[in-house]
Amino acid sequence: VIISDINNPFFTALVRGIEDVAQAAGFSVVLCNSDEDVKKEAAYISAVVSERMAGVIISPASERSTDLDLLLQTRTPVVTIDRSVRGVHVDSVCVDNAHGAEVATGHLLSGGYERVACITGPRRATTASQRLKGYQRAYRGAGLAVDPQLVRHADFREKGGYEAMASLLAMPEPPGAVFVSNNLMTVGALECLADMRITIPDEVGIVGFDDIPWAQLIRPSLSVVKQPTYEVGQTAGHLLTQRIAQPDRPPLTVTLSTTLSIAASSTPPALVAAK
Amino acid sequence: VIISDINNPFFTALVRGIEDVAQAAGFSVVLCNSDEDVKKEAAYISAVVSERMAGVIISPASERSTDLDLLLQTRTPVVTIDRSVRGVHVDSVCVDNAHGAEVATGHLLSGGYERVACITGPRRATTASQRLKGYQRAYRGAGLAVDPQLVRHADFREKGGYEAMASLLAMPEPPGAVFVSNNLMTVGALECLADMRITIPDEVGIVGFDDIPWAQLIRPSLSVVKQPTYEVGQTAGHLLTQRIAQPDRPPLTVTLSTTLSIAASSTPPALVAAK
DNA sequence: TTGTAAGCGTTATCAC
DNA sequence: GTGATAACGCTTACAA
Repeated sequence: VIISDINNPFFTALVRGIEDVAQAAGFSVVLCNSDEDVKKEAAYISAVVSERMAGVIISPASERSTDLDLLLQTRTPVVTIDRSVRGVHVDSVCVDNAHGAEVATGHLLSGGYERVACITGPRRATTASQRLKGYQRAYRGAGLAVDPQLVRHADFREKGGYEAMASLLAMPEPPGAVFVSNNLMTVGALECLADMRITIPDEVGIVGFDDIPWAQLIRPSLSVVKQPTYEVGQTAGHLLTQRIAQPDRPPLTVTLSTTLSIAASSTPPALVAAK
Repeated sequence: VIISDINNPFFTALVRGIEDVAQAAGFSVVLCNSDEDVKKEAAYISAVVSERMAGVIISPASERSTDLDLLLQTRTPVVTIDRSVRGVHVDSVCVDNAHGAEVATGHLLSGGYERVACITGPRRATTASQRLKGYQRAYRGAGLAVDPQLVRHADFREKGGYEAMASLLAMPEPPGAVFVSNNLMTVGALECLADMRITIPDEVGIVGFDDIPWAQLIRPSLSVVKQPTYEVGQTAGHLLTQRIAQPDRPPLTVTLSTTLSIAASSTPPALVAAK
């Protein structure tokens, strides 16, 4: 398994799903961390080939620069997870990123928030662009125009979320709410808001994408787009074991559903009372 | 690298330290998750040997049942990390577990808390017994007798911490404070206290061992024994690359220092005022 | 027509 | 300073 960030609990939870399926099928699971770096990723891909691994599940660091050719040439079974790679047709497990982002953004817009911003990931990651697309779709659905100044591309890490939030707050007209497209950046954004003494959800509303471990301990409670993380891992494990058994079966793309979990961070008492 | 719990951010942070050193030395790092299970661990150890890995860094699932003989026989370089194995003399990196636990417990006792309990890990893990030893030492240092009923052995996981806390609270004379010997169990204990509507630090004080990611977002802020996690990983990486270069150098044991970080969860306003 | 997917070329960045 | 390559935007092709 080649994942793009070992410090992200989303990816380690995925691994648990993969492990449980793979070990039941008699395989051992080894994990490599590409750290969102295509060079490290390429080194691990060639290691997978030279070590003659039975198959690989990968969350590609880049939709364009991740090179799976070596795996395809050696007929090494591959499943992409969480993200996909342009132009290659292999087994793939994703979630409905655009839809989840659209629902989350629509929830903020219909809750009365104005100037809803978006902090998304690097352009090279399909999840970042799909979630941005959903954000834009929600604006259009509400009959509003997207202000490109309200969109930030950060690096899917805590620090990136913090800095993007700080840059949004420094605007002449800061946003009234923000949709953050991954869990670590949501943590960073929350830390920035806390440092700036901005109250959630009154002054700024926030919805994240993907759950945060021990979110129950965070106050105010956090609204998030929940992913079926463990099931995504299980599904990838099943697809890979099937592919190993039947190398010539046509590739499948499985898309699992997200759900919006509404909590305190996106339901402003002031705005509710004003209605 | 064979770690005992991939869902514990402590171990994934360790891995980052290992990776940075190993990759600078030209090695690739692959990770296996033993899941605190000696059978899975044994399978990964034999995989390390049959794949002819250059060396292995392992956090042993058990001080007695973890079997490193296969590695020693094949002269595979080994470094144990976080924990050690009885009777085997290999390179090892640990922290001053007993001392950290003693300082944490002493802090609770001297803060005026009575009946300070301890939630520690499974007996098979050296970290669990060393931290329990430090807890007991703090009691003796304060001239008090340890009540064995206040000690719980759980499984180093969130759920185990929750259940241990619940069982402590169900006692006729529940504890006034608790020292929890790992981060995930601390999260579980905090969740239990929140569910029971018990206020921290007034009704119950709490100190954890090892940091929790995004602890800043948790209210009240959490007192913890901080470990130099990344440095532990780096040190293990250095020991392993040195061992690979000089296979006959005598084994080293490196012990790094912990520090107590005092926050709101262990400083009761009521007790302070009463002084 | 609109949205999605692929191909190409320019810019920017990093390593040597 | 120079070469390699990743990032990104634009354009085109195809499909709903």
